[in-house]
Parts: sequence; C-alpha cells; structure tokens
Amino acid sequence: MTTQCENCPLHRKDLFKTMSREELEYMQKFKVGELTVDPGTPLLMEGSNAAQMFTALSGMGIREKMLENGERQVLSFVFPGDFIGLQAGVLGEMGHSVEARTHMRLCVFDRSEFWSFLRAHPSRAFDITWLSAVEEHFLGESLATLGQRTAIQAVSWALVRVFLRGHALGLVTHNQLSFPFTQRDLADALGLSLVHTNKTLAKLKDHQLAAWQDGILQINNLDKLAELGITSTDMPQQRPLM
Amino acid sequence: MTTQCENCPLHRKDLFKTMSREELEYMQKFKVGELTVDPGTPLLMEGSNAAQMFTALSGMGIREKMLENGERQVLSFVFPGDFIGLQAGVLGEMGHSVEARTHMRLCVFDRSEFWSFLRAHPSRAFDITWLSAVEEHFLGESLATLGQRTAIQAVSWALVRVFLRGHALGLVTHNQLSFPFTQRDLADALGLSLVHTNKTLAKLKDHQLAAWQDGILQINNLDKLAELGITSTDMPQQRPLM
DNA sequence: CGATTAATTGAACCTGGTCAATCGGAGTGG
DNA sequence: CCACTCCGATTGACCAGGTTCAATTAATCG
Repeated sequence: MTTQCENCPLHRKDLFKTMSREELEYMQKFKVGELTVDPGTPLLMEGSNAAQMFTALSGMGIREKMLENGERQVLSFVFPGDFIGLQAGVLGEMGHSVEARTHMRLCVFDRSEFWSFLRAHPSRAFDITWLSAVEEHFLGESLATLGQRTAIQAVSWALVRVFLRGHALGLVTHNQLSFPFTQRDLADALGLSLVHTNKTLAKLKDHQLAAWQDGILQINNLDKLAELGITSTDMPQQRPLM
Repeated sequence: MTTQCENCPLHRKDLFKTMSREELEYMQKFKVGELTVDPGTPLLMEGSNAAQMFTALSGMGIREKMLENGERQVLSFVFPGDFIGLQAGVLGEMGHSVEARTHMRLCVFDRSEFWSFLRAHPSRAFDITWLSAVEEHFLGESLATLGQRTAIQAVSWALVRVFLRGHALGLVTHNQLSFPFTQRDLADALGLSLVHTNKTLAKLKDHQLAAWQDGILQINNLDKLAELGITSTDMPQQRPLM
C-alpha cells in the first residue's frame, strides 16, 4: 500500500517548496510505486543503466564511487527528500553507486517516462535542473574541502553541513541528530584515513564542539565548529521535491 | 558583428550533437550577443547574481572557488563549448567564479529569458539537465582524485582528462595541445602545493609520459599515463551545445 | 563462545608541504 | 640599451600533517 503524494510526510516540511494540488496529481501519476529496503542494500550501481529513479522518503544512504585500485570515495550522504538516479535518467549511466545505510523508504519513478514527464511539465524540468545545480554547488564545496581544508577543518565542515541539513529536515532534537554512518564512511568522504578521522573526531569532542557516538551526532557549539570549518551556519534554502 | 548560429564553428564539431535548423533558429533568438574578453577577465563572480549566461566559443578559462582563509580551489578548466553560469541561471547565485585565462569569445544569453526559453523548448531543458549531470559526473571524478589518488596519480589523471577533452575538440596536433594555465592553477585544482606539482610534472617528463612547457601539453604515452592515473582513455561522449 | 565489525590508541614512517633561493623571460622606465 | 621589477618555473633542505601498521576493546550475532 503506497502513500498518496498528498499525504507525503515530506512535502509539508519547511525545507521543501509547497506543491500545488495539480503538481501533486501529476507527480502521483509519474510515481510508479514505493520501495522499502534494508541497510546495506545497493540502490543503483556505478556504470549501470538503471530503469528507475527514486526520491528518498525516509532513512539515509550514501553515494560512492570506486577506483580500479579498490579505493573508495564517498561523494555525499543521502538524506530524505534527495532525488536519486538523475545521472541514469539523463546520461543513461550512473557515475556512482547509491547504497542504503539504514532502513529506507523510497518513492519510485520510471525512467522511460522521465522524458515525456519533463516535456509535459516544464516547471518540473526546471526543478530537476535546480536540484542538479545544487548538487553541483555542493560538490564544488566538497572539492574545496578535500583540496584546501586541513583534517580538522574538513571534519568540522562536514559535521556542520550534515547538522544543518538534518536541522532543516526537522531531525534535530536537543542538538542531536541521528547520523547512522561509520567513521570509515566519513573518512572516505573526506579523503582521510580512518585512524586520523577517529583522532580528529576525538579532538572535536575534547574541545567540546561536537560528539558523535552510537550513530548520534551531537553539536555543542555550532558557531565555533563552523568557524573552525571555515564555513557558515546558513540554513539550506527551500528546495523542490520530486 | 556577431556570428550567426548556423555558422558557429562549434556545432559542426564531432564532439557536439548536431542541431536541427529549427533548433539553430531559436538558439539564435535566445542569444543576445557576443562577448570578447582578454586573459584575466572575470566572467562571473562567486556569490553574484549574474544577469547573463555564456557558451564559450573559443579560448579557455577557469572555474574557481575561494575559501574565507584565502585558499583557492580550482573546480575545472573551461573549454570551448562549455556552458557557463547555470548556477546563476537557476539558483540565482554562483557557487564559484569563472575567469578567462586566454583571450575568449563567448556567446551571451539573457538569464531573464532563460525560464521562458526552457518552457518553450523542453528538449533544450533536457539538454541543460544533461550538461548539468555531466558536470556532476565530472566533479565526482575530481572528488575521487583529490580524496583517493596520490600526487602522481592525480596529475596523470588530470593531464589525461584535459588531453582527451582537447582531442575531442580537435585541438590536438602531433600529440600536442595548447594548455594555457599555470602550474599554480593545476596545483590548486588538485589540492597539491605548487612545489610538489612542479616536481611531479618533472617526474612525468623524466618517465617520457608527458611534458608541459610554454603552455603546450604534449602527451607521449597516453595509455601508460592513463594507467598511472587509474583512469581510462575513453573519449568524452557527444554533448549538446547551448 | 568464536567470529565479525566498529572504535580507539600508540608508534613508526613517509608523502607532500613549507621555506628559501635561483633562473629566465617579459615588460617598463630612464 | 641597460637596470629594475614582476611572474612563473625550478630545485634543495627541512619539516609536519596525515598514513600505515599493529594491537586492544567493545558490541553484535549465529
């Protein structure tokens, strides 16, 4: 039994642009079903020509890319509301893999109808482009992190970004956010070794800035953390939901 | 006197999808003029809400991002055919700056007409999304480079990518390509120090793999270089031109 | 209870950064 | 024409941020 789009728990959140009744109706038509997966389930494979695209409704995941020598780069963390599989949708091939890290519920769209959908609803084409531009923006920031920030700056930056995104989604209570990833995931996202990531996190805890244990990220001093990470505490702007 | 789109030297190149007469006509309408700039001219500023978007017709440039501590990250090199300013066009704010590195000629579009243009021509909306997805794909590769490749692997990867892009544009003669950037540009693109970038380039020259002097990049052994850079020699696929 | 996975910590080591000096070419002014 | 300056490239010496290796703890699970 799939949820009606009008009852979707996401599109009422402040982070997302409100959708008109009409928009909800044709999104409902575009939607072909729902998918529920367990932690560790691969959703899309790098290099694959997937037939489906998704919007994450709940749960979290990871976008990652493997090198031929076995090294892994984590590109970003997947949060509720994220659109997954755009590259397969337009390029016909994913440049990275996507994997669930928690139990996830996803809204499923059919790639074969993507083109006619965009053609019929140009405002949604614009929204897709918007999302893609935001992703590009974020990857640019990540690039600057790996290239120019030191380890402690990078970790601080990452925790701030994650926390703000979680906050915008209303997932933060008492400055705490569920962040169900491993230190290895974060290390591979920042291009740091696991050991050094661990020691850097320990430093942040010592300095009473942030603590991340048992899958819970607690931020004790967001402003100081942001300053250390050479970044701001601006909230993500409202974004469209697919 | 601006060039007619149908006489555009770019859209006949193999790298770009051929455009129908009809497409050429409405691109011609969308185009508001041409811009010619000298090396060093800033085209778009990070954080700005630019009124214009461009397609590079000739010359090369650089996309870059500054951190508040003064560090610079080069995101990518701009080649002929690149669309510039998508972020300003849809997000209303650039996440990076774009600067000319050579004399450049650019095709100019007006942002205020962007939305109505996309609405009127959904196939172009799709192409824009396609370009954005390719950019995202590339930034993902860059992230993997900064995060996972060693210095010599990173430099090799970069030279291979640049060379293949140049080759696809027909800019390569006798395995040589004009690559009018400084070692500092490359260093800031790869997150390496200038000194180490210089020494790494020297190694590649010693090993008879690639030489880059006086703005000319010469590749002596593309396959070996690609292998060292943990990448492939696949040519970029055909792309739309805006 | 053994096996597996994540986190943690110490110690040795090395890739790549920083500092500093030099060189060559291009432009500029006297 | 020469002196001077500026910029990019180059090289050597030293150093440190971060990696690698290795061992331990703790939690989960069949």
